[in-house]
Amino acid sequence: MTTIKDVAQLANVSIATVSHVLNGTRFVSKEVQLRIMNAMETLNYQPSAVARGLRTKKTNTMAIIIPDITNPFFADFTRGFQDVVDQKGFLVLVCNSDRILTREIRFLEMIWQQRVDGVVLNPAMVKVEDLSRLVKARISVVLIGSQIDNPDFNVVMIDNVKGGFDATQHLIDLGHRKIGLVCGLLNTTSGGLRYQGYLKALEENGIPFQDDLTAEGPITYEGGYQCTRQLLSKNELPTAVFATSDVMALGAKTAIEDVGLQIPGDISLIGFDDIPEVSRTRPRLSTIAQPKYGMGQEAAIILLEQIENKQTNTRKRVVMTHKVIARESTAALK
Amino acid sequence: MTTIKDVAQLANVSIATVSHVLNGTRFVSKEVQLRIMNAMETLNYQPSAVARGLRTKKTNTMAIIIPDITNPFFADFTRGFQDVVDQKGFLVLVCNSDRILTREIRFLEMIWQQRVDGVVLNPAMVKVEDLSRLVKARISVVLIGSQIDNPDFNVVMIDNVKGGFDATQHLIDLGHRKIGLVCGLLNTTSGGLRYQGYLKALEENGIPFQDDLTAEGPITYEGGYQCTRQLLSKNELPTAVFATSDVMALGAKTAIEDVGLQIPGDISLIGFDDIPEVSRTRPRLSTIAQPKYGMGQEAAIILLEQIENKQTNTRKRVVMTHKVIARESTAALK
DNA sequence: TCATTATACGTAAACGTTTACGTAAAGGTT
DNA sequence: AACCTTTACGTAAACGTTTACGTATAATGA
Repeated sequence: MTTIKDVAQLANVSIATVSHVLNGTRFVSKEVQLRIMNAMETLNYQPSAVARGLRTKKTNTMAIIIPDITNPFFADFTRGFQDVVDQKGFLVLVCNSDRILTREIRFLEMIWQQRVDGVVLNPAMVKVEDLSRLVKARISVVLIGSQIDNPDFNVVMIDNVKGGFDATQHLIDLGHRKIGLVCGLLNTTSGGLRYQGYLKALEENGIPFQDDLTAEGPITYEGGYQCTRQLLSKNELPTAVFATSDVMALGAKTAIEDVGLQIPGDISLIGFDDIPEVSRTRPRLSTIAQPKYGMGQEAAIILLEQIENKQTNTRKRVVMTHKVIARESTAALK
Repeated sequence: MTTIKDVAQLANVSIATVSHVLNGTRFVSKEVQLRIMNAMETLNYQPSAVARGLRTKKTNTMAIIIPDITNPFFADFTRGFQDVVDQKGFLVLVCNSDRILTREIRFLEMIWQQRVDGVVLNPAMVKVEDLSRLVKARISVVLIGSQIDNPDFNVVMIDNVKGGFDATQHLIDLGHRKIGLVCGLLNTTSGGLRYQGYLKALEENGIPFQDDLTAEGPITYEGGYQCTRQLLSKNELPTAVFATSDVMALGAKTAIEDVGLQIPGDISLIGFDDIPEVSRTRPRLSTIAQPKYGMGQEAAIILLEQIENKQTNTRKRVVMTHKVIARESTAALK
């Protein structure tokens, strides 16, 4: 691989001069500039970002650690993030944790070693202690959609409790009182917060909580399907179901239809996230919309600002607004 | 940030010794090992991958350049790729080109500068010349789903012509003869190859080609919708539609339904890719299944092997098998 | 004409690792 | 006792940049 030294030699100048035309960091005569450009061309030269990174302590690289890029929510989020950091010339490492603690920690260490300039993390299992080592190392971190609402970290999130509340209230407004809940694992995900909102809505409306109306499972299509089948196997059926994520809601939809029930005729269904797919199903699913792409953008903006100002001490907390989107899958109780 | 020097100093040894315990590359007495481990612990030390990369000329990093991570096909592919390189300790940079030439080239240069160990690329606009510079720089490249079937590059792909042929033949077998085509831009995508398959099937079955039965557009939901509306605005309607990608097929589905026609009653519809969503729609869409995840794995395997053996000279070409999946959206012509 | 200042570029150290060599001390061999 | 091996670690160069200084030449002013 050809280096700056080769270029300097061929152009008959010092490597300093080459470096300076490379970065436009001091005046170089047109003549010499041309010689250098030509040399770079004929030698097929590309500067080494790793050598540069060693010297400048900037890698122009970000990392994003999410459960699964295959989940449309995180794909959208990631895209939003990338689109804005890309404009500033950053590349991004994406890591799939599958919500497994050892993986989260392993990736955290690997990207630390990579000396990335910033990290966005959707923390599932990882605890604050594991993260504080990172910020001590002066790496900027922003947490997303997190239940770790800690003032020591930048956070971009929505009000998940309010979101769960709104979804439930929407069903209640339609007359439902027997409302099933299909939920991600309570302790690890934002599902737990949405569950709190669910409880709050029930309470405020004087509806007693029924344990057998809730089911907990992995946040996947399959998970949603299994949880819903479980709900529907009880002797007392819900008239509406709130799934705390759209991928689970899609599973719920199939489960409901598989047992021969109609949506929304027999059972209303509302999800969470507003991934593209749920607006294309028949019936189209009601849901709580999160500004996925926008949240990615916000995370990027926070990191870029911290990096440019080298201020790793201040903390930002942006909570974005969700929206209940009533489509065809929720209807008034007959 | 603490360095190997700090650790060496605190442990009262040379940096060489620290390096050796770090990498397990020569014997160090238990006693000294312990001192060093403790020092690393108390100093919160993590080795710098960038310094290491400069010295060893290996970054333990791969890059993948795809049109859009938001497209489920590429998300799945990426996941397959990441899952296998992850086992070997590689991180991966993902870049969204949006099939824009300048972006493809820009990313190619950026990752080159990053000295990634390997690249997988879904080339949309980029030409062979742009790539040969990369391989000259001894970076391993594998192309995926490419119409650049060039012996100078590693390729993992399916037989897109055959795929297009099979999809069309499936419709013909059902009695259709007026078959519409909804296609990505012909010159830039694998859609072009599938289009060839379409033509071949028509020809072999003695069906004349009709120009006004084909429409070309961006490979998105919207693109599929617009193309299909265009087809349906002609005075002679097709009895079946082949969309060369599932995301376009989803748009086609909505378009057909929007003009009040039934699938498959009035029009049969078949897509390409078998993304998860099309098996959940009503009716479920017929499609040509690609082993997305598996293709990602294959790409990774090729790169890893080339990297381990430092042989950037040999080329591999693996063509994976597709499968026609007949679901509810295709039916016999009445 | 000589000192001063501008102009345009060069020298060399530093960034944090790895690794080819080198070496001091201890143990073995004759 | 002298020499050779082995053991366990240290020295220093190199990787490819950036950047604080240094410097030769030309231009300017008196």
